Order: sequence, then C-alpha cells, then structure tokens
Amino acid sequence: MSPCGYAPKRPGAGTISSVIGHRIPEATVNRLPVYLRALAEASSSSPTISSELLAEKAGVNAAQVRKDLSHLGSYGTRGVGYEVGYLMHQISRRLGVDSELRVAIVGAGNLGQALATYGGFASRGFQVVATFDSDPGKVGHRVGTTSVRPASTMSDVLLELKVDIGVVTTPASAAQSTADVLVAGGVSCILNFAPTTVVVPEYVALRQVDLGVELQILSFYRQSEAAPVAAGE
Amino acid sequence: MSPCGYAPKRPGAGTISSVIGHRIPEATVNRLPVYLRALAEASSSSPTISSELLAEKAGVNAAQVRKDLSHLGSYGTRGVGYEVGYLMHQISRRLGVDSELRVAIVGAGNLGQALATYGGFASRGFQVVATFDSDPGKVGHRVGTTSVRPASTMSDVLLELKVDIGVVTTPASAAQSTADVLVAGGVSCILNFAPTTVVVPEYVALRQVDLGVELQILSFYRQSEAAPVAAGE
DNA sequence: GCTTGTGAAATCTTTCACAGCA
DNA sequence: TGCTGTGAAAGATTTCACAAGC
Repeated sequence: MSPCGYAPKRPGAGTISSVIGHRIPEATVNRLPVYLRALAEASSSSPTISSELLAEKAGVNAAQVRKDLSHLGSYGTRGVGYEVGYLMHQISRRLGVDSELRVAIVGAGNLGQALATYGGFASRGFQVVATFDSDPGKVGHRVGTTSVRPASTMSDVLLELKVDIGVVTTPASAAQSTADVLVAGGVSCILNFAPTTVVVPEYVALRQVDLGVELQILSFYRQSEAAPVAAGE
Repeated sequence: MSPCGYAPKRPGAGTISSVIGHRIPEATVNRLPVYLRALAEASSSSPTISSELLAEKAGVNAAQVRKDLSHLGSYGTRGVGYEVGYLMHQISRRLGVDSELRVAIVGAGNLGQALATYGGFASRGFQVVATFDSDPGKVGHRVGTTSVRPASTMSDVLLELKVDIGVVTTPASAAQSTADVLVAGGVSCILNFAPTTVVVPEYVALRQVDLGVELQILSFYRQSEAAPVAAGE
C-alpha cells in the first residue's frame, strides 16, 4: 500500500525486481510479512502450525499459504505442519530482516515524529538512526532516540550513517527533492507518506502510502453496500 | 497499496466486492485515486491530457490507463485525449468522494494526532468528525478540529455523528475490540494502522496499513541489488 | 496526423485436487 | 489418518496491436 498503498496492489504500486535463487512472486512477497506476524502471535500457543490455521490467522486461503511457503523451500512436515520458530527464521532471512536495517525519517512534523516513536519499526529489526527537518525551530529537538538534524546536512549524514531506508513525511512540495537527495545519499528503499507521488530510479524500491488515497479506495468499496450510482450523466 | 492495498493485491489486502453498473476490477479501483492526484497536478498545465502523459505521471503503462478509464465509460476524444476537469469529475463520482464522508479516529496518540491534523483527508472531501481515546488524560484535549472523547462513548457517538469510516491507531492489544465497536457503530470502512491485523465482517471494507510490514516488503525488494542469499542452510 | 477504445495474447495469481510422505 | 507440496485449471491483470474516430 500500501498503502500505503499500500497495494496492494497493491497496493500501492512500487518498483519491482528481485533475484534470490529462484524468483519469488511479488504477490507472495507482499504476504510474507503478514505470515510473519501471524506466526509471532501463534508461537505462544503451539510449536507447530498447519497451513489451514496459518491461513485463517493471515486472512487468506490455505492452498495459498502452502504455495507461498513452497517458494521458500520445503520447510513443512507432511501430516504435522510447519515448525513455527524455524519457519519464522526462514521468512525473516528471505525478507532480509536479519540484518538490522537503518532508517532515516525526513520531516519531523506530526507524522514524522509519530513514526519515529512508533514501536513497529524497532520491534522488527529496523533502527531509526536519523531524523531531518528544514525548520530551524525543530532542529536539535529530541525525537525518539535521535535528535533532529538540519535538512541541509542530509547528503553527508546519509552516507556517514549508512542509511538503507528513507521515510518521507515532508509536505507535498518538498517530497520529490527529498527523494532525490535520499537516492543520491545511497538509500535503496523509500517509503513515501507525502500526499504526492515521487519518482525514483528503477533500482530503488519505492512504496507510496497516501492516506487520502487509502480512504478513497475504501470509500469505493463501501459502495458495494450503497445504492448504485445512476447510470447516465 | 500502501496500500496498500493495500495494495496489491496488494498492497494491503482487504475485503472486496462491489457493484456499480458493470463491475470495475479491483486493480483498477486501486489506481483511480492515483490518476485523480496526477490529474490534479496536471490541471494547471493543460485542459486535456493524453493517456501517455497521464500514464507517466501515475507511473503505469499507457494501455493500462486507457483500459482502466474505459471501465468508467468513453470520456476521451480520439486524436485529442481526455478533458482533465471532466475526467476528474467522473473519477470522483465513481469513488464516491463527492459525498463528504465522515471519519472518526480512534487512538489519540502520536499517530492518531498526526492523522487528525494531516491535510490529506480534508483536501479530498473527508471530514474528521471525532477522535477517541481511553486515556482520561487525553480526553478533552483539542486535536485538529475535534476534541478527544472517551472511548467508552464510541458506540453512541458513532451512530449520532453518522460516521462512515473508522481509523484505528490504538495499540495492537486494543485493535480488534476497537474494530468490533466500530462495526457495531455502523461504519462501513476501517483503515487499520495498529501493528496487528483485525478481522471484520464481509460487508465492511478493510485496509490494513502496518508500517513495519511496509518496510519489510521494501527491504526484500532492496535485495534485488544485494548479493543473493546463500542457497543452503 | 494523433490518440482512444478494445479484442486477443501474454502473463501473473489464485484455487483446486490429489499424489506422496510422516 | 492428516497435512504438505505441486501440477494443472481457473481466473484476473497487464500488455500488445490495431481498427475506429477526431
């Protein structure tokens, strides 16, 4: 999404391409983190889990779970199920979440501050190593575990801190130039929350999460309940 | 999706089904808001736009734009292109964004406050009519254009204010019960930001935006650049 | 000339259904 | 017996390519 938009498509669409041994379909990749979360929840109940139970927790079809997991290798046991801990390890490994990825947040407004202190990043092995803002009034303020740096220092700091992922929470007007600086600074993924789309080179993974867009999509699906719009116009 | 998508599918999967005259594919619906935004940007440059230019701005293929728009009807002119203003009107109409949808945000923490003041909602015809929190210390505080109400009053207030869309920014532990109250309160869409999945009845449109999950997906795509993981284990 | 709208082809994704193994 | 892993079928989406219309 994606959103987030995601997408989704997802949702939210992004630049795609990947090679890890035998290529894993994009739709599968989008579900792996969902499985990971479902497994984390299930891990306290039982050491193993069936495709059917995992499917229920993840909100998908059991055949889909089996097909998805088969792309990672044969980690299940027929007649028994999947070993929860081992499966989580395998999924994490494929998602590259083993390796402590380093995140920078650009824009220390409400949304930027919220994300910097959001527990979901740290608990999944992502480390927020820097926050930036162009407003001198915000520079120096403590946000989460970092203190806000001036936007003008981005190019240097990104390289110095070896930032992997950039999160854009600037106003729409600054989003594209921010994305450009992030790319020049060597990040390989960008998560864009600004209410405008940005474009980046092919080799940078991009995910655009526009909250207004998410609501618009929802409001369309809502109409499955409502009376159909008159056909003519 | 961001997503979704959520989304992808995407980005963020959700409960789907819709009937408006002749059914519009889900993948198309997920792109309509993106077109809408691209059109808004383009509207100042020229009164008409070609599928090719629109495709470039939206980051998709020109044939896709034409196929998508053809689901709405024949609103283009051969040899010329699409009339920007009219096309925006048609897309908005189909997305139901004409009709001032009413949003409630549950959880007035950092993220909830950020969303309540986020410009992206209001500028797209969504009106934040209520915020809720279970913390008595937060109740009564002004957030955006509303003041925070006690979570215990949700059931009544949702009905009274005729809320259409619920946004969940509670901690993971409260997300499912919050979603249940929202459904009972008559909302027809839920946008879930809590770092856990929730389940809702078929007839409620659902979009799950987990920021950690988004980063995990991105970090996988990132590996298209990195060296392949060793095959064995 | 240029650009839409759309069948048909190609591709991707999901689901089925069952062989194979514990 | 129970559940995985996987070919094959069904379905959805994307892309191609070109006729039709301005």
